[in-house]
Amino acid sequence: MLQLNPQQRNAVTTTDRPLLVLAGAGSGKTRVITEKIAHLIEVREIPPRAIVAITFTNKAAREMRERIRGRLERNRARGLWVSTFHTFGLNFLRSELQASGLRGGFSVLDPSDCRQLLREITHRDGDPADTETLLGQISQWKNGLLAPERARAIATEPGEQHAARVYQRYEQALAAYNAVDFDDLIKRPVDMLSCEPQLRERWQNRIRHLLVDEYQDTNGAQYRLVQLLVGLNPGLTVVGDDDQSIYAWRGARPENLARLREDVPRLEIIKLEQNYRSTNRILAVANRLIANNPHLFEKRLWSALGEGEPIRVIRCTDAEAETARLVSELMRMRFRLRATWSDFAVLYRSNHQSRMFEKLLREQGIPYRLSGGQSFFERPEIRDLAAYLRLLVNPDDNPAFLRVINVPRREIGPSTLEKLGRHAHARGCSLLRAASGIGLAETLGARGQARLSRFADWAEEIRRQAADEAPERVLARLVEEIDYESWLLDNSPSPRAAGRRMDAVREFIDWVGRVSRTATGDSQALTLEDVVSRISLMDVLDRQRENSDEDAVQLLTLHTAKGLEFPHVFLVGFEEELLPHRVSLEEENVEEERRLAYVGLTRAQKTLTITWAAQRTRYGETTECLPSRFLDELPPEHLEWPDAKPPDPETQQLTARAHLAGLKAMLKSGT
DNA sequence: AATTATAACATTTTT
DNA sequence: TGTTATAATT
Repeated sequence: MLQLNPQQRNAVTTTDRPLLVLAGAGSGKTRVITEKIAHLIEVREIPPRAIVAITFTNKAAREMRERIRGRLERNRARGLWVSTFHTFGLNFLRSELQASGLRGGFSVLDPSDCRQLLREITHRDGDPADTETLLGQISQWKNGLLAPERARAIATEPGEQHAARVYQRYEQALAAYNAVDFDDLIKRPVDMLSCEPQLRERWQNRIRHLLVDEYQDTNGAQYRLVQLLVGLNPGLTVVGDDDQSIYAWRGARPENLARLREDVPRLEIIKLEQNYRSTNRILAVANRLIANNPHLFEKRLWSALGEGEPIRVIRCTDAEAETARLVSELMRMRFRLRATWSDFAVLYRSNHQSRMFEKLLREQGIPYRLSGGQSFFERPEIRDLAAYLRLLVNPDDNPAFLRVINVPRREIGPSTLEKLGRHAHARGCSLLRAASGIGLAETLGARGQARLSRFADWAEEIRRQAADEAPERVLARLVEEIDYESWLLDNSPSPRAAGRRMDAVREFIDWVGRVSRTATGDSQALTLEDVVSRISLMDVLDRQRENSDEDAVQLLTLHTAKGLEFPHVFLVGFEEELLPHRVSLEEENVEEERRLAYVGLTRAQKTLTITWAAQRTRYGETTECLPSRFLDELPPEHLEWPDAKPPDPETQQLTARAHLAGLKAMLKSGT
């Protein structure tokens, strides 16, 4: 509390009215939230179970939990809710099961399950509509809290009409499977709270303080959820920064910050403008860039950390030269500044840009860590086993059934499954239940019937045993019984690959054990049901941290870099059509790209290096590239061209031409 | 049923 | 240029 600046302290101690904290990059917003929670518990003596803190990522939630735990005396935080929006929604649904209309053990389908489901729905139609577009459209409707019937009523174009019909069938399928998707974890609680005053009252009484981080990333449904949970309660704290809104394309609505001003009476607004992260030169550059965007709120970051080094801008002839230059700079700077590898981060716009860097870093023996890529829970072997667990908890989960029915081979072919599907549909039950039922023999033939019922009986047996066993044991035995190791050996390109996949399986078993033993909050050991729901939400727990100790250069996309900071940052590929990305240019979304650049610049603590390539091979074709228009928006007095390449007239002319071309494209597509 | 040929495609991605 | 999904073939 002593080390807080006046604005921060003000934010912490304002507890009698709703509060909006506009927290610039690096202004210590996480500290404000954790200090405020500590203040609420210690000084105001609010019981922890009446405080809910919401973040967007599991990682952020984990960090916050740890910081609070370190800040408070032992057990003072017991009962405190710190979770993501989605985990909160999940817990809400599970504790209000009756009102939710779901049955116990309901499944949470991840996006790839949903995609699969949509494919099935549309394929039978013969309508070759783009699954990805449908997925996006449905998600948009859900985030706008529109039920399928309403969507159908509103839809005008034939394409929309079709999408709305698909939406309706998709919802029917989810209901039949006793399943929800990610968006439902927000939408359903909102629907419930809006419709049932008693329920609403109960929750509003229960939650006395709600704190929301990264508020600019909330979508319509999340905004509504916050409102319904808070009601007229003064205990609301939201923290955000409209300049760091980079998820608008996913439905985030940064204007939710401004909207609060109109919707919440007596709202107090506090700005955090002192930056504790970067040098003033870095901030000057970032401030100037973002000044080109319209603003919901004006703010100006400053820092007490001194002037710092000029920002270096390096022109490279092509992508290879850029890679080589980066690696040589890394080695030079590490030596000269006595830095460690982990002091460096390489930031880029899109994932594929990491390739070349990876290759060269590997060759040079420089350790690196790559963000993104395939996550643990997306690996096929983990998804297989997770599907088994889901089916144990929820026998109506047809997607899970279909995933595991022939893993390992059970000789149940597509035609048998087709018949089973029809039978299940006629009886109005799930595939697994239909498989165990009688009366299939006529339509199916005796062999198919026997195989199906053997599987169903086996599943039922495992399910019975799972009731009084630790989740870890259940999974371990399952892996044994289906002889998953042999299956992996048969279905992997090499024994080595099979070994790696089996390692992942063992790690998964360990993970299940760790998760179920970790008593979160005031609960005891977790049940299989708890564990299964955590898998879908990719609640990775302490997996991540093990890696972060190692000394490695970080390769990150600009999106994943948000919220992080590094002493030395390289921002690569600073080019037209790459940083203001081509698609964004076509969609006239330059502002979000500028915010993306802003996020990149403000990750740097001490030094910042921007590189761009004059030539790049794209999809096998070599094209000329121009420096990003954002480069022209940076104050030249803080920039340095180490290769004695100040903005030569030729380049500037080219840039100007590019802008003209962009303008023309905008005019063409817009009006 | 499994393997191979072909064509289409190609941002960002917290949950 | 690489990947990925579908089609075509064995």
